[in-house]
Amino acid sequence: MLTKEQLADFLHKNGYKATPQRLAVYECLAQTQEHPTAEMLYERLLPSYPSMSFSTVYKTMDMLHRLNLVKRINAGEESFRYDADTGAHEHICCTKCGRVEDLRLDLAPVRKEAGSKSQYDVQSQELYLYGVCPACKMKK
Amino acid sequence: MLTKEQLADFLHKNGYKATPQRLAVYECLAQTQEHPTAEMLYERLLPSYPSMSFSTVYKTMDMLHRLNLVKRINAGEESFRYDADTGAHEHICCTKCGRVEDLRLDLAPVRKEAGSKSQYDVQSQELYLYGVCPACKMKK
DNA sequence: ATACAATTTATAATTATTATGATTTGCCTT
DNA sequence: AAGGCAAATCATAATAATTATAAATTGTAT
Repeated sequence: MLTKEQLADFLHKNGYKATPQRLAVYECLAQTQEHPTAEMLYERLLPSYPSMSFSTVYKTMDMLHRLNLVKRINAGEESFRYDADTGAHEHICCTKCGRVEDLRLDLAPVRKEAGSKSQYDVQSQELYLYGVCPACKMKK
Repeated sequence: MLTKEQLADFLHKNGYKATPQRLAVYECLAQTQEHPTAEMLYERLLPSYPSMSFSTVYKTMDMLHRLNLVKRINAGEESFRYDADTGAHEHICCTKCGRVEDLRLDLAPVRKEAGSKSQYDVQSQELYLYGVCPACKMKK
């Protein structure tokens, strides 16, 4: 999670320009807990950046992802979501309301089991949990 | 994993017709360990079913999936893969050669941890592991 | 064997994402 | 502080997987 200044520095150090669009896209993502899609980001940015283009959002997300500044979340939905928290963590999705929340789990035992059973060198994993969130449990 | 006859019965009991196309699509999937995409199935079926249409493959997979006769595998690739093994199991993907293999892991502890940390009623989960398969380790 | 609803086929539509190219702009150099 | 240029933005077109549509065909109950 970087400040605007830290992101600008980081971009410069990697040979990229720190454009207002890039800073705004990252800031918008860093401010929310909702794991927005590219479209959600675009819609939120439009009021303050009327010239913002859809392709700028996509290109920016692609760059931030390559630089490991954001996570791509593929929870089996029609489009990707993004997360400015790049630390190791998982996601749980509510099957009623569609929200996606962060979750920190200990997957070391599972990785170990996977490595020994498969004989692969395990490099990473993606775990998505699905269920009913507390709020939706109440509504029922 | 059903035989042709069992699948025909099952389809009839659920109000569907047991067409040669449907039986062939399922049989093709059940015969392989490779977790093919719709396109791979189509290409494999074309020689023996020259009239087979792409949309029949898609519609058949959609129906088999709704009837819980196949699993949809979303390993972050550009298209879905399918698996005729519907029992609880995970998948591990080789980042060098792209192969996808089955893996049976004990996720009960992780589900329990997820439920207590998130307060969700956990219904299901999808876990994808990524690494280098034994064959690709040798090649290096 | 017939009839009819379900299915197949071919094609068009949809949707998320990526590519293209002309215009604009950040930023380095002076 | 201004100029120049590579890089970035914007608008639009292209791509690719999947889904929808509708006419022709076919499985199956009678």
